[in-house]
Amino acid sequence: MLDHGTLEAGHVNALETLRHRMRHSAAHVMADAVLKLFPEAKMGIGPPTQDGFYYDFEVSRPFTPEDLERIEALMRETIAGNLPFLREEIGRPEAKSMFAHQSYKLEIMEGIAEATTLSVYRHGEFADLCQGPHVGNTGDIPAVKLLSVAGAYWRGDEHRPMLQRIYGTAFETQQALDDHLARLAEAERRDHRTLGKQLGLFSIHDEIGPGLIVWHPKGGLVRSCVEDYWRQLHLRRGYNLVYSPHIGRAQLWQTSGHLDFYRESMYAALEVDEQEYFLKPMNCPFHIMIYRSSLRSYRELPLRLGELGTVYRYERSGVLHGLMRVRGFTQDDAHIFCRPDQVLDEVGGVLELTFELLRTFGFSDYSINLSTRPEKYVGDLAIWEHATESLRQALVSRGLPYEVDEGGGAFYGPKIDIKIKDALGRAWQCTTVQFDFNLPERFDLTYQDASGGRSRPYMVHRAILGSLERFLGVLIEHYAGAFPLWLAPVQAVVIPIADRHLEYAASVKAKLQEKGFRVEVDDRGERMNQKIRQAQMQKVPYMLVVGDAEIGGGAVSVRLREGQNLGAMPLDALAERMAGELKASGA
RNA sequence: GCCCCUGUAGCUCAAUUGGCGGAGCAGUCGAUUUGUAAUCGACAGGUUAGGGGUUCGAAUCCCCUCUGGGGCUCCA
Repeated sequence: MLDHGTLEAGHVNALETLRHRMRHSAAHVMADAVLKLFPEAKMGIGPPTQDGFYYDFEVSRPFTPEDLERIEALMRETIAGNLPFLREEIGRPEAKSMFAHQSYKLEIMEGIAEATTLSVYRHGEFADLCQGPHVGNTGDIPAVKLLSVAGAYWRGDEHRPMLQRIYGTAFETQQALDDHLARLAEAERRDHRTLGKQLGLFSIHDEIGPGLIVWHPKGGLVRSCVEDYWRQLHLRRGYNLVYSPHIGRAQLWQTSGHLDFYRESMYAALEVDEQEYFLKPMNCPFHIMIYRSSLRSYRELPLRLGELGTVYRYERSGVLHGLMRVRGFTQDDAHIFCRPDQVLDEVGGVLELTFELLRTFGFSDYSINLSTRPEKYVGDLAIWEHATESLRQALVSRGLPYEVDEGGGAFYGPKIDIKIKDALGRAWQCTTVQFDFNLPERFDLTYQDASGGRSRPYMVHRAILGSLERFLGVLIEHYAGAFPLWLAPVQAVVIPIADRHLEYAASVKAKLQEKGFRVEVDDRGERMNQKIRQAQMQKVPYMLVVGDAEIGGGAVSVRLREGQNLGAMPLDALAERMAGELKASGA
């Protein structure tokens, strides 16, 4: 098992290395083509990426789709020419004169230590400052395609010039490229924004404002199923469910530090009775007030306060994206207040809760990040150490693989982030478990310890789904809109064949509804085929055809959205089957 | 916020490049009563995102604002 895994990893790495080189080389070939067509272009950087490559250029006008075609055509010529990639080490003075007109390259050189030998890679007439490595010849880029153009700041800094970035991808075979393009098309087909419209789940309106979601009855149903499950799971895991308001006084946000450090993400103050109030960007201060509402004993810790809390954050207009990035969203938030000796168990409990929940939704692919203390931080070193070790141990003791992001923690504490991958392998950050050494200090949180003294509790901030909006966006794409039975807004559609079957159809609906199922009757004056098509497109799990044959035996003819026709079965048998399916889902 | 692209009926898209804004689906009405992915017909549906400008004439060209999209930066 282990050997097999290692072997596989080896293959994967070899392929990744090959693609990495090939794409890096493709970026050079592209830059070559761009310089031929736009001799004045200044080159930025052109690295390979996860799925392809890009190269940034400063040009007098942005690239058009037609430019991309011309560039791609020139690239094909270069590739057909099968020119060798040649590495050459050069001295600094030479390099400086070689790239005298390439100011960005000169800037890159300045960033490279004097002791480092500079190298350039050439193919044909083209040369680029580059460490390599590359493929042997331009012909070793079997399949390449340019995809898009976008603006990108030089060095990612919004105060520096904006360059024009061309994205492309390259693969070892045309087939692999086609497969990749097919994956992109599949991703588009599953886009939650498209499915949200088609399935009537949610919408966003000019009249309401960007980044603000309204959930329609069907989307609302899915969401409430998720919420109901979330609540019962949290109650089962010893959480207390609380509610808090959407606004709070300026003083609260002053104490929490949000007004000093988070203001650019907060909306302008509201004036109420000559007092300033702010719309909440986070739930923590409210939960803290609940903690502070009484003197806490070490005996009542850990105290876990959970809330589906809706927060509002100002997000720059360019970053909004469907349900994934919005301005008003509901966090499945909780704050755990505990003693030092409870930290490890609490973190472990959060992880177990997380994986139980992710399993229920069918996510088995995820990546975990442990982020440690940054340069600037608050709190004692010893406490940071303890907290970070607890996070690490909780992961290790469960055999969970993780990557360490050294110094990637927040200034107020270390954290674990979990990104879940959807059916197409795209990663979305949802879960976050963060220690907070700042707020307990600011709000002077204490508990009476066993020795009669006052101690400061640890505070852990955690969200499992992250935000309901984002999570539902991920879910929609994960299931491609075909929700499992327990989440399906309409679990069954009864399809009467002719008007004379309407009465029986209504009784089928009533009986199933009686048992708690969500059922509709398609009573339009349409043909059965049309009704089936409609239910099929709405991704309804069960289609129940009723006609003369069924009425006699108190039966329904069952068709699944996967296409199988199960034939006639007694209504009770169907109800049993559906109930069994619900039970098996674990929700 | 920045760069580029975009906005036409509820939805998906046309409109010969400046010359009377159409179609399919959805909707309403009528006919049909059908056995596992689209029955037929009629009707209705629009200040072409909003505002300004050029022109005899603007969906089309120009300017401003707003939305949406692909990125950059940032993030649940």
